[in-house]
Amino acid sequence: MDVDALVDALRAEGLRLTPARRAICQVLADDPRAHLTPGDLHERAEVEAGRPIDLSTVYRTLDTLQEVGLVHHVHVPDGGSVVHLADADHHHLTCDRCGRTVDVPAEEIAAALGPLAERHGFSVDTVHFAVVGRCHDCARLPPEEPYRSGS
Amino acid sequence: MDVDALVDALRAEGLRLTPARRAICQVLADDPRAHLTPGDLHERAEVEAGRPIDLSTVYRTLDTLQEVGLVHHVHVPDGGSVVHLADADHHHLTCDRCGRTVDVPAEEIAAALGPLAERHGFSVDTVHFAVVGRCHDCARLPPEEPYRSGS
DNA sequence: ATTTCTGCAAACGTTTTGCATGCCA
DNA sequence: TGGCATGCAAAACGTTTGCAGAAAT
Repeated sequence: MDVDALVDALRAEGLRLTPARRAICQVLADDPRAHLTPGDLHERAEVEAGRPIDLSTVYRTLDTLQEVGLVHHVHVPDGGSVVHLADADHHHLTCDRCGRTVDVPAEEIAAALGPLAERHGFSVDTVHFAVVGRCHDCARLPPEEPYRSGS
Repeated sequence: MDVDALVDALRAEGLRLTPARRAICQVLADDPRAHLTPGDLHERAEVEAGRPIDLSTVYRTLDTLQEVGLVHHVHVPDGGSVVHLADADHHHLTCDRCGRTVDVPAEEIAAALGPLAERHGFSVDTVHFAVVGRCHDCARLPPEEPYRSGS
């Protein structure tokens, strides 16, 4: 997925191409496998654009890109979120300590959780919600304070 | 688990028994299977105490109860959290649409996710993080706006 | 020209903090 | 009495909103 594909998709939806949107698309295209927080994306987009972009514009643009289906967001442990291009069919396993995220093939996670959820009358949403745990590095660290966002 | 058990456990740790703590313990004991947000707990504790309790006191008391291991918290889809008594060994499956939460036996969820996580160098934390999905009732509702907390 | 986007600033909800006072043991 | 716990008020964090003006088509 390169910039043009993103930009063309935007235009195909009748949306306008503004400098802010172009910069955001550029950042996403430059690092297509990245999982960025809106804040990260904002920083990089400002560099890309060479001028300030309001954070609310980033959020609104992300809304738009998701409506069009080009981007997905995932809620991560600290209460925040990350976005990534929608092209790769993967889900996420995130360390709640260091934030490390590994991509897991969609089928793998569906196979593990689908039947369990079915049994309880649910269908799991592994697109928007990561499975949370501890990576091996963090697993051997000492226990931490309770109840804070990070646990 | 009744109030006395909670209160005794507090004292056994050398902690002080204050009206606020007593009310909070009472609320938890009154509804031992409840999954309450800190806000819910706060409201109920004020009723129980018959006087105002500061919300920050509720948070600090929850911190304390968790340090002692009497209470667990779980992060839920809307960015908030719920707390419940630590006695039942269960994890959670939560609907991100209506908030409905079903308890899942710990072994069942561990069996489903443990091997997957291992394969990727993780150990899952299903105590503090719910598996998120859609309950069957909500699953047939129309799609909703993207990127908002509730998706 | 018209409709969509943007920046700004303010507000949101949940949670955390500093500080001075108060109360339990 | 001594130290833990509380209330209060303010701040933190990520996110959302209303509004008026700017810009893309």
